[in-house]
Amino acid sequence: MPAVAKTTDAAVVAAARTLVERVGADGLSMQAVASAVGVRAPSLYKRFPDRGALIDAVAEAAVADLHAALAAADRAARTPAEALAAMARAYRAFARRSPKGYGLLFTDRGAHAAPAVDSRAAAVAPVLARLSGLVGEQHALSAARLLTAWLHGFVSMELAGAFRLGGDIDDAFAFGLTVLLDGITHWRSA
Amino acid sequence: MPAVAKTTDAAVVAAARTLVERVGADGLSMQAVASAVGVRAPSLYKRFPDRGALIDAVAEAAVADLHAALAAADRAARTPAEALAAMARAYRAFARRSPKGYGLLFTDRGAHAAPAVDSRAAAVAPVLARLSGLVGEQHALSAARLLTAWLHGFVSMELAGAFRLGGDIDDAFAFGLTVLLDGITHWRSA
DNA sequence: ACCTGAACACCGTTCAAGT
DNA sequence: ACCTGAACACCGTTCAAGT
Repeated sequence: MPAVAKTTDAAVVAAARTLVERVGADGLSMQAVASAVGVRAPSLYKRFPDRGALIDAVAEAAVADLHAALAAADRAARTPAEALAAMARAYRAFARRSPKGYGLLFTDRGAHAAPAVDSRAAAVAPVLARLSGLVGEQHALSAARLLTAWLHGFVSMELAGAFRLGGDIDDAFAFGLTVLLDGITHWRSA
Repeated sequence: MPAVAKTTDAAVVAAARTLVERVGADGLSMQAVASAVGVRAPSLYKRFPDRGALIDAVAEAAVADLHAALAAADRAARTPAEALAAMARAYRAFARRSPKGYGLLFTDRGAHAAPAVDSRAAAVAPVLARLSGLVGEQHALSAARLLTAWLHGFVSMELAGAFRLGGDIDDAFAFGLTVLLDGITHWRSA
């Protein structure tokens, strides 16, 4: 009757995150996760219905970290423009720190993508809020889509090694950020 | 000695592309590809060293199609600004037409990503060329990175279902394109 | 030259049995 | 309650043998 628990949900997710960063989500095996927490693979199915659900949990943990990083950058800034620039840099820093975990956020994983959708919106909520203060509620959504699309595109291309034609990538990031924030701020009517 | 070939490399890649669009690259099985071309799985290894190489070939075919779509849009336009807008729309249209194939282009697939890198640069070369005419060679690379990052980010977020807060997505695309092209065109010094 | 069945290794998942 | 070994299904890959 006792059957003491050898691990916890949180420990399993933490081990899975570490492994995902090392071998990628595709390469994640239930055996490897199990042995990392001192258990056999079948035991994991008492905690997660299947491998996809475990990867979902990894994605949720990653998006929560991203949210925390953005919120911290937001709090440390004074003006809306400073806050947006700081959040953009924090966003890129997060993606570079957790490239595989970041890659999970915007990958369509079929049925298993559903849970991350709301968290994703919550994670970038501070960006939307600052843009509302800058360009008004009406334009904030379009502006947020412009800024987050560029951010996501930039960092995922950077992570995929798609910037091959030379030039400094930090400069390209700063250039893009300046043009975008200027464009968003000064954009007038249709 | 005869052993007549039952299929061709091109037919295998075409079957693999169709299957990838249906089940995703992760779900692509060698058996399914083989049976689609009327052959048994082991025969595929005479044509491609392994499953990853076959997926590479799918990615190469997709990037070639993207290049063709961009080049066609470029040819049909008169001014640089028109050409850039037309290429942006063609880019998005391609991604919507071949979402899984598009997804292969900027996914880091480890050792197997290498071959697609040069093709990827070639595919967006028309964009770089038009930007050179618009803002000069010095700024063309930064401008291209800004534009392609936004394009990639926008379409991959759209495909991942990341635009959930309402509003028209076509409008958001048009808005982003306008702000970016204006920003790039009118951007002055540092 | 290209094709095949058989075999192997590996992995996700289930389940009956342990404590 | 949670853990386990054993078993099953499925798939990538190899290989010896066919034509």
